[in-house]
Amino acid sequence: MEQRCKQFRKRSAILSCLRATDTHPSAEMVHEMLQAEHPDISLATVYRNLALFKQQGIIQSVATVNGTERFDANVEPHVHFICTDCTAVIDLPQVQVPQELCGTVQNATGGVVSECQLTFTGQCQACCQATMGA
Amino acid sequence: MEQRCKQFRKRSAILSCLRATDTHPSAEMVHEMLQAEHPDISLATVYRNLALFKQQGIIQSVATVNGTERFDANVEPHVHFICTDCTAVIDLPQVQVPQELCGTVQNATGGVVSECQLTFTGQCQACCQATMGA
DNA sequence: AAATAAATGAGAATAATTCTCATTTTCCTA
DNA sequence: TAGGAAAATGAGAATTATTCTCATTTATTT
Repeated sequence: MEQRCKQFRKRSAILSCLRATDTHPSAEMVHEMLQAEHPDISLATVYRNLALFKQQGIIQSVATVNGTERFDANVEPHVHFICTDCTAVIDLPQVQVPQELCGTVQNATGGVVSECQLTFTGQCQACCQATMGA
Repeated sequence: MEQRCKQFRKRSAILSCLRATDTHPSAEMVHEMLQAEHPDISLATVYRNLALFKQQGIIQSVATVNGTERFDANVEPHVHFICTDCTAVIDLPQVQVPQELCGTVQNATGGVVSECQLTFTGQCQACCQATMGA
């Protein structure tokens, strides 16, 4: 079936791509993942749209790993684990975000809390084993 | 009293500087803070030594705010609040880091957890008021 | 269909960080 | 205590992630 628009919305392709993965990719990773289906999307467009989505609150930035920002289309509060070896960012549904502390923090600071992030850092299983072997 | 070394250890000056503040400065902020006492310390040396301290585990990087890494000489687990307006990074001694979850995470991932960070993001009191006024 | 607005590509520009290398300083040893 | 090796530093070049510019393309409105 023909597409209505010659240039099918690249914007939605970027969002779909991020929604289809749980790897918390960087802008460049998203760009790479899109190469197969949309080889004509420029890196600047990826950056632009990720910034837009973030501002709209439909995606979030979960961490900066080795100087590179990582994104997540899951904006529900959830916990992450970051492997310092392979830079993998992994969801931890087994652990709850202590959202109830947001109120405490607002009282303590007198400010407004918009987000609460709980992040564990270390070595993932694969990297642990790789290190062992070495 | 004369200093034993012509070039008093710049390394320790950098560490002292970071230990003397609770503002979680960036490398550039540390460099600026040192200008008065050590105007001859180069920015490269600040970066170099912060990286070294971090690797040694005597300081930690607490966040990347607007693309800039922020450091903390307090390596005891503690909670932070980041103001997205003024980029201030503030300690929250009122809230505990759920360290006990590290075990849960290790079990869940099969990896090794070396760190647990709990970070709240929002608008600090000062910036709230400033926004109101506007 | 014309006019206007929005989105994009390509590459230049920017900013934080790292690297290189010559020089200086410290440490070690004879 | 001098001399040499090792470590640390300064200055600025290089690198890397990200943002910006602007001409062009695509979408929307009338």
